Order: sequence, then C-alpha cells, then structure tokens
Amino acid sequence: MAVRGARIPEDQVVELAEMFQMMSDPTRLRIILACLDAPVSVGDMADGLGISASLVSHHLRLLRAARLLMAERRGRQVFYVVGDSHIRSMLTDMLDHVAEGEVEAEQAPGG
Amino acid sequence: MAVRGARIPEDQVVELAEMFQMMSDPTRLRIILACLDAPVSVGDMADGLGISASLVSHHLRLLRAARLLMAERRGRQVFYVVGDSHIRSMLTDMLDHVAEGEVEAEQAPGG
DNA sequence: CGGACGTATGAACGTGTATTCACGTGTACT
DNA sequence: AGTACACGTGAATACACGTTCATACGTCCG
Repeated sequence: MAVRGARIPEDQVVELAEMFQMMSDPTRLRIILACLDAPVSVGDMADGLGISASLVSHHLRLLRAARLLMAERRGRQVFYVVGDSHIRSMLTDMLDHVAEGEVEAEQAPGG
Repeated sequence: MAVRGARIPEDQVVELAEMFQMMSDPTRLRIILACLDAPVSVGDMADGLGISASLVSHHLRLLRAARLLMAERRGRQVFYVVGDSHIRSMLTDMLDHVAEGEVEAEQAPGG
C-alpha cells in the first residue's frame, strides 16, 4: 500500500472535503462542539456562543444538510445533537490534538 | 459537564477550524492524501492529480504553513509528506468513514 | 383568534479563496 | 557559462462563503 491517495475515488474525496468544510468555520465548529454530547436548543447555542439565533440557524441548516447534526423538536424549541459517532470521536481526538499544543512528533520508542 | 463545546478555549477552536479548512478543499485534500504514506514530488502530484504544478505549489505553501506537510529536497525535486501522525490516522479513519457510505445511522422508520 | 416566543428563510453585502497566467529562483548537466 | 528542468511566487479574476437585516413560519398561552 504505497501511495494511498492516488487510489481513492474522487467522489469520496469530495464528500470528505465537504465534511471538513463544515468544520472549517470557527462559528460552525463551535456549534458542532456545543451539541457534541447532548442536545442543545438553538436559543441556548446563540446565547452561549454570543451570536444571533439567525446565524446559528443558518449554520444549523448546513449542518443538517451534511448529516452532521440531527434535529429534535420539543415544543416550540428545537434541539440539535451530533448524530454521527465517527464525527464525535474524531472531534474528540482532534481536540486532544490541539490541546496538546505544538508537541512535536511523538515517535513510538522501541518500535 | 454537559455541553462540552462551551468549555473549549476559542483559540483551540480557531486552530482546529484552520486545520479543517486546509482539508476542506478537494484539490488540497487530494494533495494531502497523495503524500499520506510516502513522500511525493511536486511534479508527480501535479501529473497524478491532473492539475498544474503551479496550483500544487500554491496549495503546498498553505499546507506547509499549517504544518500539515513537510518538505524534503532531493536534488532538483522537492518531496512532500504528511508530517503529523494524528492527521494521518484521522484521515485514514475518515476515509474509512466515507468508504462505508451511508449504510450507517439508518434511523428512518420502515426504511 | 390574537399575541408572544422561538426558529427558519431569503436577499444583500463584504471578505476570503481557488485558480490561472506570467515570471522569477535555484539546481543539474553539458 | 549556458541551457533545460523543477519548483516557487506574484498579480488578477471569478466564485463562494459568512454575516446581518428584515421577515415569515410554527407553536404555546389566554
């Protein structure tokens, strides 16, 4: 398995890129992170993130379209939660990655 | 301890978003994927991806600045390789995720 | 039904970005 | 030294994207 990238279907690359694009915006990423573990209402996100509900809703629309978030209606409020376990674990992993800072290449010692 | 996203420093969120943005472009993602396992020269990337070497170089510049790729000069050619094991494993994981298709998370009633 | 609240949507605007073209830089070979 | 090749850089351009404002939709309460 040498150059793996050359063997990946373009459709999958594009799909993957679209997923990353969803997380490429700080505001949108914050929204995803906000409802990573538990469902959160739109108003709570807007309030907690310090942005307008309109903006949250716009991003939510994208996130739903990308199947990254799932909506659940409870009365007049709508709760959103991350609906993909892969995304959840990846985000946790990446969070750990950046949390460690610029820790340089931790090579496995002793093979 | 419910809403995890509300406890993450904005700096880390922004840094994470910037990482994702690097992978949010199909062309750039293809470049990353191309040198995921082994160093590849700029010309080989351009040829293998069917794009101009100039465009590859432009993306390479971004990728280097983001510390996602490392450059190595061998004669008149320059080889690039993914220099972050976290990124590598994450990419492999995500590749697996999209490779499985939408066969997962089937929640619709009756199909 | 009417009012208030929460959420969703559409248009408009400014900014950022990917791509191309033309040129510069540096290295190997003669 | 001069030529050919590989890569890098800069400006220009067309496009997409995030954000805001105004407004519409849907739901609970009286």
